[in-house]
Amino acid sequence: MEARKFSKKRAAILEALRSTHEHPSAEMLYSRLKSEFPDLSLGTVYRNLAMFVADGDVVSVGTVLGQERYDADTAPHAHFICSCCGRVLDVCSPNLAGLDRQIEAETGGIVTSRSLSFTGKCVDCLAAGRANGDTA
Amino acid sequence: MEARKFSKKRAAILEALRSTHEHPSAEMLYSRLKSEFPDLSLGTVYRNLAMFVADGDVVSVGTVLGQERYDADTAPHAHFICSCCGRVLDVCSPNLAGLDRQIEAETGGIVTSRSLSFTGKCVDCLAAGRANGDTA
DNA sequence: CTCTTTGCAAAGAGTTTGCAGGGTG
DNA sequence: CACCCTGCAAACTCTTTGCAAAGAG
Repeated sequence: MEARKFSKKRAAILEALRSTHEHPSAEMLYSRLKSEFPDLSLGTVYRNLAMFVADGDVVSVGTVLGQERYDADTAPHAHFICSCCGRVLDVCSPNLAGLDRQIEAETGGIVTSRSLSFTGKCVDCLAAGRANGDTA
Repeated sequence: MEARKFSKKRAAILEALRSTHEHPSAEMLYSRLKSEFPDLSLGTVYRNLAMFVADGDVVSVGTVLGQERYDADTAPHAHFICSCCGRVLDVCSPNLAGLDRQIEAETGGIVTSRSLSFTGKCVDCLAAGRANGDTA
């Protein structure tokens, strides 16, 4: 197992994750915290994110535009993902946990998490007339 | 735009995708087709998959254990993903397309696709007592 | 003959890991 | 003072891309 010790940087990473609704990637967290912790390393961000996920304190939203995105809000909710700019928004959704049993009966496995997401173009990308993939 | 010409390999890749329920990755398709087309290149598989997705003939199921997985079944359905072995199974789901309008109203964007997936341990990994990440 | 597709190999991008040094309890 | 955590940089994996040759219409 793993005995976990306190770490200032780990606390800061978790706090940064909890105080945003952006569903940041490792890189996003890194650049956000770099000013406060000039000696922060990207590897540390990755390592701590993995711990958070293992501990169930943070959840992965999936890979968006090549980068894995994380969410400290572990309450069930759905996401809207913009395929142009990669923005991830929370949206409300029907309760899906009720389907777990049905899926387990169907597959013979066990369900530990579920994820519902809608992909499309966000309001800003629509207004800017951006095509998929353009971020500029 | 893109004028598309016929290609034996492209047809074979699409056919391989259509005749399986494994939701293969590029690598999986490559190794499956390698015996029939010894000079097949992995780059070609990636290039054709991108075309299929652009043309709407194939859909991405998302990134599972680091590899993007594809599905030629574009009818709406949900997936069960085993976090141990990466297996992806089709499961039935409630109709979600009806939620598109609601999400669009909520976000101001437009929804072009939706995806529902359940993650857990499949029946084989349960029986083998595998932990998450073990594939052996 | 023109334009698309391909193999090959190199380049990219995101993520992981080994190690020596610093932090925590 | 034992063990965890971190910075740094190298290593890895998956995916993309450039180019010259082969294939399709």
